[in-house]
Amino acid sequence: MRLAKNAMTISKTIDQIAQTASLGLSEIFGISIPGDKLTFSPTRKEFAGDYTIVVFPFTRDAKKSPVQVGEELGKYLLDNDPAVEAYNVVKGFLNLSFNPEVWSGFLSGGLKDEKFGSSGPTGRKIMVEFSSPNTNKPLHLGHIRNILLGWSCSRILEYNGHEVIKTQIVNDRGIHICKSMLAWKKLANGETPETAEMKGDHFVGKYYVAYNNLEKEQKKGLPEGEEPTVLSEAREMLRKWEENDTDTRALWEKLNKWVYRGFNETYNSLGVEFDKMYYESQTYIPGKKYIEKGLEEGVFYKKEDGSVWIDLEDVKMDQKLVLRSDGTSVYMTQDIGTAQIRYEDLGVDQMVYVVGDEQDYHFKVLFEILKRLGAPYSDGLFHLSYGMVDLPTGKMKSREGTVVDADDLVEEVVEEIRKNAKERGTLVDVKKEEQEEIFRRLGLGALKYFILKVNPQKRMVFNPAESVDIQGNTGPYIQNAFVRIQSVLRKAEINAPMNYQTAFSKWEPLEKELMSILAQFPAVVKQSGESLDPSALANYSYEVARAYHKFYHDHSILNAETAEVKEFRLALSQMTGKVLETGMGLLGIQMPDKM
RNA sequence: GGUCCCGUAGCUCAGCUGGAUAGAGCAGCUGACUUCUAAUCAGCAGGCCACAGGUUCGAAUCCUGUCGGGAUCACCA
Repeated sequence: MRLAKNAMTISKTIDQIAQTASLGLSEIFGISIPGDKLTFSPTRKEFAGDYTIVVFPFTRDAKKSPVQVGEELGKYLLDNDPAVEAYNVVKGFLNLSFNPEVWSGFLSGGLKDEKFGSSGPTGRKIMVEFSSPNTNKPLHLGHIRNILLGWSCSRILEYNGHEVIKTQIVNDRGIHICKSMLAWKKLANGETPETAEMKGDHFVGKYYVAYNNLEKEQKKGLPEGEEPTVLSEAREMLRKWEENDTDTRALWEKLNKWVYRGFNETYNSLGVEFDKMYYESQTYIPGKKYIEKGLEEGVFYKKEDGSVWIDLEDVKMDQKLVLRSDGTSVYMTQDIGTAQIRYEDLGVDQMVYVVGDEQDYHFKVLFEILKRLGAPYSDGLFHLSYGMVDLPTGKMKSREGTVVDADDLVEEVVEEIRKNAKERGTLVDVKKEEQEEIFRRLGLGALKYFILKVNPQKRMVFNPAESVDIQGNTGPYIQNAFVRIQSVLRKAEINAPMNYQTAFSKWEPLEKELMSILAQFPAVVKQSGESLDPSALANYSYEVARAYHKFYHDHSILNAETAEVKEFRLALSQMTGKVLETGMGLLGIQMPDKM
């Protein structure tokens, strides 16, 4: 059910006032400024008003002082726009107070709107690629940031009305997996993940480590620059693989299958899934086809040794190799091919690649190449680049064993929460199963929020101790606001969306502040979709929770002064719960009803 | 060396399409539970927004330069 006719969202109210203001500016001062060029910002707490227009920009053309301009425009709005109830001018700031009906309308309309803050279908189809691991070792903390960003962006784009296809490109071929295969063949004696009682990806990772130990061992006795025999064997295996050798292929499939089973467990525990998988083993060859095509069109050129290049120096990039002299693919070849295949498969308008910022240059080049190849989707290519995750002790280094394993991490955060709840003695009257689900939601909530609240672009420090904090700016703090709301609603025996109609308007400052923050939700959803930035939504959710906790602390809901106030507070609480659950849901974080 | 990203409280981060006195959390100190869940709230303390110029009514935010940190510039992925 959509909004009732008379109910408007706050952003529509603002648009309307902007139109009126634009008219006023032209009538009073004869200046023409389109409504969407006016800046409206929520009025700062220390001043009276709901939204503020900055009038400095018009003072020159209006040939009047900022205060005069503010006064005259304010008067005009008061007279001509029913949404404006009062105004005041401080220096060059025109603070507008909305008609209380605007706010009541927001509350009743928002409660009725099943998908508050969402946008209708845009008809755009967007692919989001994330995770994209190698198949030789388990996922780690770095992948978690990637996965959470990809998942969250997908949800946000969907909520903004786009059709989203979540995908990844699995690096399932190459020397790395051959190394695991070789070590398994030499050392395993037929051991499997089942007999070893290990997750498949960890199991294969174990043999990758074993291979590296073997290689290190052999290197010791060798002169500088000479290749250890295991490395030659691994290369030989890769050659056989490329020749489609039956045994090699069978072994490869067996190990990869184990790995995928392991990955899927990790994805499940994180609560993510994909719509479509791509594998490099299937896309690395077709890539060459597009190189041929580009060569014919003169986008690429061939050197004497047969290697194929592109010259991007005119756009301040380098000469880039796109096909080796022996005719085999490089990374770039594959990515060109994969993009084309995906376009043909999915018909997407836009492709978002969630990949670490060490590949910024690679994607700059890739996008330029696709543009020159005339790809119809080339305007919709976006590299969602994110910074590395460091530990308080510095970088994660596999050689030093400081890499944080994804599965261990998830288990640890849940365990921390479990321990904490035991100490507190909460949830004692809740069934074991339900308890576990709550711990899982809280643990993952803490972890996910900790990572997603940081702007993707920035490198971040992952402090394991802080990631399971439950106080302050954390996931559980936000979840706690939701839990409090559910508890109140349960006691009030409200278990369906309220039909809030009362034209009550004597709001306490904290109530007004909360409402004002809630009203910003649609704009925040839109903005974080446009900038592909879940951190904006994360920080906003915290603002909502904080405002609610304050309100909850100072004002009694069930024992409110009058029935009217009580109903308003219940409606306000329900609306808050809705925004919190939706917003956190877009981050991939689930809310518990109790904690 | 070229190019790109980052630099805000002791620590971790917001704020960056220019707007009012730069905000949170953690850590430290102080106070509030016969409760609608204290996993909460209130208070104290903590800042030359790396530095220097510029643009303008106005700069943490935009531009230039310097310094510091990181990434990248493979016939690796």
